[in-house]
Amino acid sequence: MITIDYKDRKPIYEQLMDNIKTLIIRGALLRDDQLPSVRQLANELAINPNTIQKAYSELERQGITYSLKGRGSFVASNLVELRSSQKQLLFGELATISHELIQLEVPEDEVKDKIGEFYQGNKGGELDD
Amino acid sequence: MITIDYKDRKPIYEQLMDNIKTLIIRGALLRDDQLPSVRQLANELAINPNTIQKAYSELERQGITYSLKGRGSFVASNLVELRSSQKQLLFGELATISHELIQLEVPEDEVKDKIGEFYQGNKGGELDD
Amino acid sequence: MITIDYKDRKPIYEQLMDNIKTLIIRGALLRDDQLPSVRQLANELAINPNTIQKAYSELERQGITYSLKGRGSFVASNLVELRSSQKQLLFGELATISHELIQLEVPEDEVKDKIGEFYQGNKGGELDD
Amino acid sequence: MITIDYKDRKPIYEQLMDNIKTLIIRGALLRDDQLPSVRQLANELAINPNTIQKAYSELERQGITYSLKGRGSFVASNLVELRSSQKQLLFGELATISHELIQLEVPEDEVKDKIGEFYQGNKGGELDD
DNA sequence: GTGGTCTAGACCACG
DNA sequence: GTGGTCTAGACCACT
Repeated sequence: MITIDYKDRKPIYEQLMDNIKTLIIRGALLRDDQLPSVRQLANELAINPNTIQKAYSELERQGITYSLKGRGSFVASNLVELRSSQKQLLFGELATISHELIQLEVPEDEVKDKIGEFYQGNKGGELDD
Repeated sequence: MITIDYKDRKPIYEQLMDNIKTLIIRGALLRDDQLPSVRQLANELAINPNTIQKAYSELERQGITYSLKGRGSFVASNLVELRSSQKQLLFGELATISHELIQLEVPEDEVKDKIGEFYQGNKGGELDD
Repeated sequence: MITIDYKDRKPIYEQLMDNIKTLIIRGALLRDDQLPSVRQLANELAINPNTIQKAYSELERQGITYSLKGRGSFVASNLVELRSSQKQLLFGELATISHELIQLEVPEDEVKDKIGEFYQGNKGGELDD
Repeated sequence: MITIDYKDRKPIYEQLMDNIKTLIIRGALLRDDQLPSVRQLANELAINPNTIQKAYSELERQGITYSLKGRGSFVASNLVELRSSQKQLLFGELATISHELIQLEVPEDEVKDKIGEFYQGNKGGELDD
């Protein structure tokens, strides 16, 4: 369910955060669901507990989770909020890429066609993992 | 002509490389044109010469420029090659973003519409800088 | 009558102690009155009995209550003692805050005015809960 | 200039943050001034670099400082912003304490007199440390 | 058992 | 030199 790519230049703790956000967005983790404990997850992923802790702290800081001392970490966000904020972020990146594509004089239709391809390739199946 | 954002998390030497690539793509730097000297650029941008050097080395490693000992660095690529490699890279990023947008269940048409907006917003003027 | 804020960084057992102290100070709990049993309170507040126990033990250690084996916990303090110790504690915190306000160069009169506001806002009604 | 109380229940990294905020507020650290490096401060205070790092990261997250990779951490805030946010925070604590003092039936004038005492005791001299 | 904090020591990319 | 990340292992308060 949670996968880490050690070769990725993105830090492990960020990958962890992304993984958990995705689980929440997909509905695999619902509001007030408990996250795996720091130690347990550290065990499963063979990662240092401090790294998990850093990811959890940051998630809490972002208001996506909350923690109760001695009890664990729990999901705070509902899907709607998280989705809209993620969507906004992705559109921002899309703007940057579009800007560069324009400078490369790549025609608008070619980009849209690519989008179409990606959508066909990935459509469905995502919830079955 | 070359702008650096020190607060950007992207390393300065990468920003430099991107800037130079863009200049080549736009036709501001043609094949066999000489790049500004390390010292001169370091002076203008108030950047450590090592950083300029690193960018130049990397550009050379990528085959985009070549250097002549004691003479300087020069543009090697023709536009066609550079454009296609940049385009490929951007399409790769586009694939990643599309994948995430699909998981967010953002409709294909909404994404395409956004692309359209960005194209309208940036069209023209970009080549005059 | 007793309210717990699970998200507060202050430990639950301390919140419990504060709650009980307040009840005693307000006269809702008199000398030799019996405190609710650990089990009952744990039930009502949906809190781990160990946590209640810890609060009660600490209250006893502070001489505010006493316990009779097999019978329960009872109020020991009279109002006068408790009030003066609480008052001293609050004045201590006030000293700390004043010190920081002085460093911020907040004028003495502005602070006093704020105190006045708080007193007007909370005056009356508080004893009826 | 920076003092840590190891017996304080407040974490070291928070004490560090408070110290630095105070330095900024007092004008000892101005906008774009460089903070001591993580390693240097760790050395001076005999504290683990990771702890310093945590404090610096949090300060940066709060927008009080910014960091340039490979160069150091620098002050971002100007006095005005920081002061007003700190002031607001202190008044919040003051409200809590006032509320409790009211319940203890401590007369408003006694509190104001205390404030007066604290102000007389601490006035001046703070900038000479 | 839980999360929160801290130390010690290491490696990396960047300038 | 700098900050950023990670590991390993420890202690604490709280439930």
